[in-house]
Amino acid sequence: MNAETPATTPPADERLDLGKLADAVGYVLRRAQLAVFADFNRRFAALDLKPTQFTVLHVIGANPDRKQSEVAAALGIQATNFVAMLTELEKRGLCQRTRLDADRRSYAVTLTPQGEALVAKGDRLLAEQEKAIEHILGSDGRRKLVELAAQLSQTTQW
Amino acid sequence: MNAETPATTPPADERLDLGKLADAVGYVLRRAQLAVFADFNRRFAALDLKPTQFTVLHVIGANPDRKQSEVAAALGIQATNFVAMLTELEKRGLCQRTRLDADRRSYAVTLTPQGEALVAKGDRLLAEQEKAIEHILGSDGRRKLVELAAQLSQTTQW
DNA sequence: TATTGTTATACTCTATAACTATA
DNA sequence: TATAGTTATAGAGTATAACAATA
Repeated sequence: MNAETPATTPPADERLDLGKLADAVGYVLRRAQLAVFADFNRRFAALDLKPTQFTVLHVIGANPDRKQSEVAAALGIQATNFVAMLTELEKRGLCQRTRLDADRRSYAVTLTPQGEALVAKGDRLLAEQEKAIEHILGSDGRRKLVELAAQLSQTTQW
Repeated sequence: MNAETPATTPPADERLDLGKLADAVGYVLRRAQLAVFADFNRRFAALDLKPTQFTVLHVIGANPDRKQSEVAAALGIQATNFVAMLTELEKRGLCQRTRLDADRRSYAVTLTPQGEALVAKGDRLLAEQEKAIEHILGSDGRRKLVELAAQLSQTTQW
């Protein structure tokens, strides 16, 4: 009798109204980021790399022999929390710390050959994710999203 | 002699290269979300509301007398983690649980008058943040960002 | 004295298992 | 048997304080 309420749908189960949140940048950004990270984790599960771990290795690869503190700062990771993180990646044979002669308090960080290989694989998986996102948003949409998000994240003056 | 290296900048301190991360949706989305949340926390500090707490109250206000589990599900919050959260907001006199006669396992959740007042204040602060974002991205840019992020977050098929 | 890397630690967020009362 | 809400708990992620080695 009522075609709009199929038997599979319990009564009084209409979607909730998100109100102004539906148009709030912070809210939609958070939900989108969670969705993208969930997809990332599925894709990178075989490499056993979480988003942050991949970004660390990727940046070390793109900036060999930079100081530990510089890598951490570039990614917005606190120096204190970066220690255990780097140590684990080093234990897995993916990167290496080397004392600097110029300043013997500091370490230069580089990728090992295994690290290079894993980053190369990760880069391919990342490219596949970007392709998947292009499929959803269109090529222009994806580019525009990156542009707008980067613009926001680089803003220091609100 | 070298105008490109001012005295305030230590030598060998060039910005690190983010490589492909600079064009990766997941990475820029995460950085943008953190920036927006940091700004949110500054704006909402006087109300003592964190982003999630505000979204909960806002959705309850927009959907009075819905079940606790429905509110949690709408926001992607696990039922088990939602308990303490709601209890705290209830202790602060901002919302209220009421047993449902129809199903006495469930609670209907509503805002108290204080809760309504606080959400009203929060809504104004939120509008101010959106204005600030418009100032950064432009009106079209902000709208486009919301559209693209929402589209991504609503995608279930990757 | 200041800085790099470190340890210890606490606090928040999120996830899982198991319970209770109702259905 | 299944579901709504709950408790207990464990694991991440993130933050601060204090230290050793070096500058």
